[in-house]
Amino acid sequence: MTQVRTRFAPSPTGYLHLGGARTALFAWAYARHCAGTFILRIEDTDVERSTPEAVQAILDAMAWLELDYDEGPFYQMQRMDRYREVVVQLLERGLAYRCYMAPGELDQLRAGQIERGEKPRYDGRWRPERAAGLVPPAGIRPVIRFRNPDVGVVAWDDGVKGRIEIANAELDDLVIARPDGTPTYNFCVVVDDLDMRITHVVRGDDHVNNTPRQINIFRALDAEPPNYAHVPTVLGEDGAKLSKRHGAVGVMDYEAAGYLPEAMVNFLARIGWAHGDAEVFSREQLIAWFDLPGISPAPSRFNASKLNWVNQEHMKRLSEAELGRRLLPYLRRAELDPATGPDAGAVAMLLRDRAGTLVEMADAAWYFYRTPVVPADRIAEFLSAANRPALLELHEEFDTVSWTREALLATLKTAATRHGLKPPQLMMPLRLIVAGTTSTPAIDAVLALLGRVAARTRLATGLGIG
RNA sequence: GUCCCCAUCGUCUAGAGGCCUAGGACACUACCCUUUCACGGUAGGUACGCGAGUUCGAAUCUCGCUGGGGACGCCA
Repeated sequence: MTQVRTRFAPSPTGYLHLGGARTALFAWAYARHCAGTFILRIEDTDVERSTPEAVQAILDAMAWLELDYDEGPFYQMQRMDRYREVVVQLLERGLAYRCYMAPGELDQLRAGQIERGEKPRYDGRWRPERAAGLVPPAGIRPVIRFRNPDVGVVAWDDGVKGRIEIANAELDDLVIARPDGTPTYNFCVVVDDLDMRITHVVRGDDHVNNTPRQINIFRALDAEPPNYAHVPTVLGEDGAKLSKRHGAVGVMDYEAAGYLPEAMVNFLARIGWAHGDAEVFSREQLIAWFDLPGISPAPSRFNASKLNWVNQEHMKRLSEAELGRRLLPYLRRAELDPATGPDAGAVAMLLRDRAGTLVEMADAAWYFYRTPVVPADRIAEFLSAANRPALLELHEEFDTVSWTREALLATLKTAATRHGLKPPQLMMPLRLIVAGTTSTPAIDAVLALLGRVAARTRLATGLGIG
């Protein structure tokens, strides 16, 4: 059995979006599952639109998701000599030819075809066997076209979609080199996949229509094409093609929004792929289970609430120390200084049941790191002649009580009973005064974590006895 | 328009002829738990697009229809 070699070949024209990330993930997971090689190749031949920033954005996103590659990144712009060499080979063997048709002429041809209900395509007028009488017009630098076979069908067994057949009659002679000599996509891909000995091309299914052309070029080069697996599109929540209109579509937007990379990987893998009923799984489990036949051939939608749930499940599976470590940068981004309050791990453990993301968690943690300022009238809503004395007593007792969650709860309950109150009648005002909000974890746990000094100070301020 | 692909709950999916009066998960609803908010637990509703075949038997196979998506660049 030959070594599996897969690649991810993005073009650096923007950030890495969710669909691209999932394609990368599948190619990566397949290579890892097969103990093969995963290669990163940057397809930057579109000089107009490619930017170094976009390259960096792709690298960053892959690093965040921990999609590590074994070879590369290779840059197509650095392989120009090699492409030219292959173009010359094809030219010499009569498998490619110069076409002097002007762009405007081509547009006209296409317009006419569309009008007649035909598929717009080049008519092959500069093919060697037909161009005998044609004189290359002056001032036009030719493009080079691949001479596509004109009979028969191109067929392959797609790893995701099964057998696909396309008639050569549907294909035209594609441009493989521009007038300035720079090669085009479909040609570079073939030369690269060949040189890099790619065994499995896992890519988006928008490339299905390119596949027969590429297979024909492989054959022209006397090479066996690789296996192809075309993964379906990721759609937005509304079923429409994913676009900026859908909000966060860049992978790193999700880092900023406080999602765990392992949750993102888990979630992305579950869009269009399943392993029985497995919903929450680790990177290692994904590698162990991943296989091409598990990929659904149909396009599927992004689901934000499911992502939140998956993320929370992964947060629950992290140890206290690790979850705290992950929370740290988000506390800082929320302009909270971790040094001014309790250990981030302890805070995270307390808050993780009510936070879907690390950003939400950091937001919910603010009262541990900052002193809330609660308007007096807001406090007054929870204060009464019955519970105010109890709270004053509590302020005294907090000075001496053993500062543990258990002891604090006992103290609260005793105080409530002593004043003929139900525990919540005491806990709610306390919660508001100490945390500045009425939504917190169990108040005894909050107090225990907050510490004696801060708790007493806040209580005194809230009761106006500061 | 032409070609290619696809089609199970609202969504992601399990399902490879009988195990399916279709399973899981998210979301939703109700109840329980409860120290607010959550978590958790229990229960519930909701799906095989339509029509013909093949077969003793079809969500599963075939064909047609309908509906979706993609591609038709000197972009990738």
